Amino acid sequence: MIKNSYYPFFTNLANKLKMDIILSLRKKEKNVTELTKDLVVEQSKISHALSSLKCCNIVKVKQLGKQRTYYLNKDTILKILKLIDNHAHTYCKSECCEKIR
Amino acid sequence: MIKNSYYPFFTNLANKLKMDIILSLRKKEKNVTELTKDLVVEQSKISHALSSLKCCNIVKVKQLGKQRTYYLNKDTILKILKLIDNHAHTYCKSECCEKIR
DNA sequence: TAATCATATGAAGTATATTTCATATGTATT
DNA sequence: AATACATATGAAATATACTTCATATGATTA
Repeated sequence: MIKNSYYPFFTNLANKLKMDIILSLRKKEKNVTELTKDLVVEQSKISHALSSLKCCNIVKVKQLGKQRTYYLNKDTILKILKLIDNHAHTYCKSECCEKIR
Repeated sequence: MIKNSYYPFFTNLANKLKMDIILSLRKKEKNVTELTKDLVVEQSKISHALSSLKCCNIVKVKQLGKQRTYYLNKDTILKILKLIDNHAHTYCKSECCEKIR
């Protein structure tokens, strides 16, 4: 069902920066400036990343004056991360996963 | 906490062929030849894809003579796919997700 | 044990996604 | 209304992942 909806969703998660953003927003919602400082990453990178995360409704925004505060759509993501944590804990002992192709 | 284990895992899922393999194995375990016929894809592509899926323990293998039968490690994957299905059903109405970057 | 079948693998070529940089847009402040 | 601040966006450059093709390996059969 909706097979192709998997692809863009996972493409979003298969990215170090986007995952860092997700993990950062998991603690607390943040605006773009705060994210750039928190992750020490250039602003446009953050904006580009947020843009695709927002596409898939992984994050949402609210505008407050000139700032835009991004926050996690926790519904889906937190459950997925927990599943992966369990998986990794059980199955990913080796360094094999480092060199995916 | 194992942050980087997310990355290779999702990289595996962010791929049409690998997802097709997963969905095919969801129905029934198969050897490489069966997968190539089922998905109409060249053998080495299937083997490469299986290799990285196996890395992350998304699939497992058992050898039977000269055949190798691959099967899903259903533990994690099926739950994740179900979460994504729910997510997609609720949040992915638009064609926005098609043009990720 | 030579031949065949099933699968794996390396490396170059190609496709796709990310980064970078310059600039645009939109909101607030003076 | 001009300036400054916050964020977004386009496009070229770069990095990364995938595909292809030729060949290797390992198991079975004649």
